[in-house]
Amino acid sequence: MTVSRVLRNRGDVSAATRERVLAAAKHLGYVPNKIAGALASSRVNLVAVVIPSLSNLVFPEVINGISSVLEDTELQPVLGVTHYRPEQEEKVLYEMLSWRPSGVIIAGLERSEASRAMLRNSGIPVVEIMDVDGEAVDSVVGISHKRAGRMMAQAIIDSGYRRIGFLGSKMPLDHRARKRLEGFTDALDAAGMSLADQEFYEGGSGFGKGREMTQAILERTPDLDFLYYSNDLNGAGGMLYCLEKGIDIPGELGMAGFNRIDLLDGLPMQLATMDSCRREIGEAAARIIAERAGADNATGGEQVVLMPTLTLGDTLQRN
Amino acid sequence: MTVSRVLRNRGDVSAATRERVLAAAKHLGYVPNKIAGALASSRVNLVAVVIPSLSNLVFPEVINGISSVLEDTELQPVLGVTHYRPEQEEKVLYEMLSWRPSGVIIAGLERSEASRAMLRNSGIPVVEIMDVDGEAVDSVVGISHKRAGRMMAQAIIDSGYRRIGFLGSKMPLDHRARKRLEGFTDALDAAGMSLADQEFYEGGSGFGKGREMTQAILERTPDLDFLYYSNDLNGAGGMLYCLEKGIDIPGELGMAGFNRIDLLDGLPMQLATMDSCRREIGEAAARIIAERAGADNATGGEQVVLMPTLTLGDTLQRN
DNA sequence: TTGAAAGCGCTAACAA
DNA sequence: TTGTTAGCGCTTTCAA
Repeated sequence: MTVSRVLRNRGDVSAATRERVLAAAKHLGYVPNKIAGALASSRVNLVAVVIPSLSNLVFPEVINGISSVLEDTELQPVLGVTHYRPEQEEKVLYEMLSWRPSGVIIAGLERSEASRAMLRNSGIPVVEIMDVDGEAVDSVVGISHKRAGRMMAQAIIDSGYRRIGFLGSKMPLDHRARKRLEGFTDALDAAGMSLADQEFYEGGSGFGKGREMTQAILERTPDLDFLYYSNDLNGAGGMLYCLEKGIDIPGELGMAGFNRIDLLDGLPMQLATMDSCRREIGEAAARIIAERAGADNATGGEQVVLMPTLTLGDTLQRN
Repeated sequence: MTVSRVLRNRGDVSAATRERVLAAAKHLGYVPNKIAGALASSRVNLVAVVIPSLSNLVFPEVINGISSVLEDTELQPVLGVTHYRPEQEEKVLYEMLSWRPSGVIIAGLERSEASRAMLRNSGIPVVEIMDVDGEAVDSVVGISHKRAGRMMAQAIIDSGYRRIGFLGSKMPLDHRARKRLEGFTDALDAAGMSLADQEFYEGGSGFGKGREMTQAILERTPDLDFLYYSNDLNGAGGMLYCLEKGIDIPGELGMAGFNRIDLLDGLPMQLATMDSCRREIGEAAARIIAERAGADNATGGEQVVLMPTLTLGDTLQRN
């Protein structure tokens, strides 16, 4: 009836009636029931956001990007966390899709066939984010982690380092870290080189973890001249360790991380790193959903490949 | 009809029919429509989570706690971000309540009368988190920031420091930071002391910011013997700055922060700090919602006051 | 154990 | 410009 029209400011309603309705609504403390509205209109202003973890600094930043864009729209993010487990992803996705959201933003490209089928059949915009090395269901926004690994390897080689060690997490399901390492070793291969040593860890990253790993790898292989960390936080810990040991950085030993964590600016030296464009990824993904939710032409299949920028900092510039 | 019974495994259904329905559902790739279900049953498995920011490390940790508890239930968090703006909070709350969620978890106790009214009238469990110094609408889980400020002041005084400077953000709407400062100065007052200097900043915190502020306050008031930071990240930056300047910590100058950021473990010295129990707060809040969502007895009004623990670290132990 | 029927509170289409 | 009506896809109640 008219009330509905007023509250959605749609259609033609006289100013007088409008006022009367608004007054009554306020007076009664009326809050519309979106469930009924959504059922009737089959429009839901929710966007499903599915990510592997909240412990890793990276994902809050992506969400930040998403939510900053969605704030200017009618849309609202709903969060699902998978803990890097494909079965959990399936479950979360099923739950979320049963709300018939306006779109799905989901991290990564690797998932079970069941999850992929759900996404395909959902009939709503799907944006897979963070990674572009693989087959997307619909749209995709991210960086190429393989390329990021290759770029870093090239920069290291170009600086004249030869005995390179890798320090990363052993999570087999973190496909992006795996791809970076692949790209990295590919580039070493191409230059006729290979990794001199590797060190893996479990659990969360941090300065402490970086210190331990660095100590371990340097004791095992003292002649390394470069350490490539899968993660800035660990890299920074390693850097602090080496500085204390009086190791000459970047002359004797160079180092680099990944992710360009802003809060690290202000450490004694700036760690070489590569920006993973997290905020931009979130923003671009949200923008795709927002646009497609407005106009209901079924475009789809957008591809946004962002270019990570390399920061040499103070720890990668030997020659 | 029967299908509905099978899919919710309710009521008595023969095994044979059950099988038949399940098979058909799988075959058709059927995903139930929760909107219709929610409308019919007036039960919604969503929990509204309203926080001021995602940039501050603290909130992802709270969400982590919430989501870890909700994972074992039917419930799912929906996120709303207010950017510390009361009007934005009102808007977000209105949006969320119109989905008739199973509960609301919302940061802080200070809010507009309109927001408070919405929460009161919503008829669902409301848990206000992080802070306990004030009047709650329903349940509350958090720490006393006033008390935290007092405790820290006492520890500093007991260690023999006398010329104390405070370094904090100038956000007038961060009530918790304000309360900590109040508690802090109250305790100084009680000891016949007062702050020797203060330095405020805007924007995000980080090592760089901590360095700048520390330099500024020490140049203005060189005889300070203690720096109290509203935030560990800034404190750590200040510590790095002082270490480089060759200042003797904690002899010549003591320092302390707030929040106990884990990833900082591994810095050259451990900053004195106080745990804000973020994860526990998230968990406890989610547990309250989960319990009340199950049993629909309207208990309510729970109060969970957690005790922050003081870590002296290496920067607060003069005598 | 199963089926039938009446809503849940809105929106959308149409009529007045 | 306003009122009326028929669903949206489930759950719930009641009858078979």
